[in-house]
Amino acid sequence: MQANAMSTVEQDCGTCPIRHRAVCARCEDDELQALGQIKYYRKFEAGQRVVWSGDHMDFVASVVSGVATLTQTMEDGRTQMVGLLLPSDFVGRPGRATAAYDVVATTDLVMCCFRKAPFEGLMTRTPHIAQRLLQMTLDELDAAREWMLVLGRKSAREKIASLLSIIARRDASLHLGAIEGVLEFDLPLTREAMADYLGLTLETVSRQISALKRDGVIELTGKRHVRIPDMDRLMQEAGDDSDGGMLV
Amino acid sequence: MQANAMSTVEQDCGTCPIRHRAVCARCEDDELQALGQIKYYRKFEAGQRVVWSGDHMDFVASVVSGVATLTQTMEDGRTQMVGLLLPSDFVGRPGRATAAYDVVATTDLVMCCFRKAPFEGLMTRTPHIAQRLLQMTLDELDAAREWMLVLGRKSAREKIASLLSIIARRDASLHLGAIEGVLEFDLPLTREAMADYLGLTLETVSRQISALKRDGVIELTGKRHVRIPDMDRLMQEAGDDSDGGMLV
DNA sequence: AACCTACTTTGACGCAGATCAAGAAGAGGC
DNA sequence: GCCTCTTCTTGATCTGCGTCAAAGTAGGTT
Repeated sequence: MQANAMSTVEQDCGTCPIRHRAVCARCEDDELQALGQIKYYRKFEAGQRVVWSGDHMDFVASVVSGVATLTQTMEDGRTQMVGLLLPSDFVGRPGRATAAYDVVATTDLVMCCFRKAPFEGLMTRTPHIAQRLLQMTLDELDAAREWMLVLGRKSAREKIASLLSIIARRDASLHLGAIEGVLEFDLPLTREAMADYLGLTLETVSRQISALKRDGVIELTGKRHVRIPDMDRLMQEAGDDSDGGMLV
Repeated sequence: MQANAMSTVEQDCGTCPIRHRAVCARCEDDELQALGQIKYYRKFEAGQRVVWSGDHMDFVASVVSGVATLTQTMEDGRTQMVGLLLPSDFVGRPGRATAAYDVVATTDLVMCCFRKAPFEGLMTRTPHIAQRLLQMTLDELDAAREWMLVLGRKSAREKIASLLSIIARRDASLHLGAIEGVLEFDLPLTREAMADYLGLTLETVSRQISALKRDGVIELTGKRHVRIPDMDRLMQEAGDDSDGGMLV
């Protein structure tokens, strides 16, 4: 059940799509080579579990492609997603033996894994890795705190709008196309996964998406493809007004 | 209004109460001396604002004593606390010019500040500082994620119990007294601040505290002094069962 | 084409927590 | 002592979202 559909792929750092954004972003050639000796790729199918909370972790990893979720579960089954792992995001924690969260692939997923012990050794010797990891961790902390505001103070409609605007923005930064006007993307999450991210039920998620559609804030094609005719409008719905135009 | 009651105090690292837990914890004597040249102390009174979100930050700092809060505010006034800063916690972010959050002292507060530019320089030259900061940031990220579960999925009663058990635990780790049985402490927060932390209204906070008192989970002396007769019971109310005894 | 399974939408209803409102309890200050 | 200001408690009522239930839709399999 765990990793039966796992397979191995080969890839070179030179052509790696996350070369300049991942934990290795600042590495020189020789540092990259050292990393190369302890790295291996793993591939997961959509829906597969990558890590079980509490499991012993003997690796850390970067997401190369695909989307994974980081979730926490209470004994009675309530779950809360605490992170969305996108390409270049880092998984695992140096200096800790067991996983604190479940990691699940929500799309097909490729990860670039490093054996933990040698990675930790490399980290103390290679400031470029530790520096980059610190920067990424600080960014994640900011993201987590922004999400605390969403969870604690926003209405269901604002929560949905917040999630959509986050996905839209990161999608725009990848495709870097047409940032002026219309945005378009596929939702990488089911309604249930969105509910787990937003601290809602899947029924409420569905209702609010229908409402945003009815009000013309978003357009849906099928159940997963979303078009944002007016990004400012969406941001307004999210409560992140960012006051439209800055000047003029 | 901002820093008019600020004053300066002197202190030596050798007798510093947070010497072994703050960002300088791993520093050698010479590194400590380098830090000493860019450090200065600042003192704030309860209720004073330390930093305004959006302000230019020319320092980073450690909390030496007292409690401060990190809060985020929406344009319409809704606020969410995103962090509780206790002694040894770090404030500010290397590599960023402006503050992302409001910082407010909730008790009298002493901070050990470092001028930002030289601190950043020191960080690249002194792995011990960067390593410790990474570790502390990872811990904070874990705490933020645990809080996301509280905000997203717990009931009002569970939220209050969660907050009380966190405060009780950190208080026990300071006074390191009588961890076996009864715990006792003063709440460093008003009902309103608790509400901001928990994503509730102050009325709900008050009601739930009354309910926990009525049910014998906590005992109150005055409005702020709390006694926990049975920590396991409190943890159960928080939903963090942690199944009582591990063994035996 | 018929059927299955996973995912999604929609409706009816109830409740936890928000909102509105009024006091009560301290803590200073004079 | 009395007054004021802040903080806290408690009550009455309202409402957004959860819960329970049922039906619709798309993809995959036989």
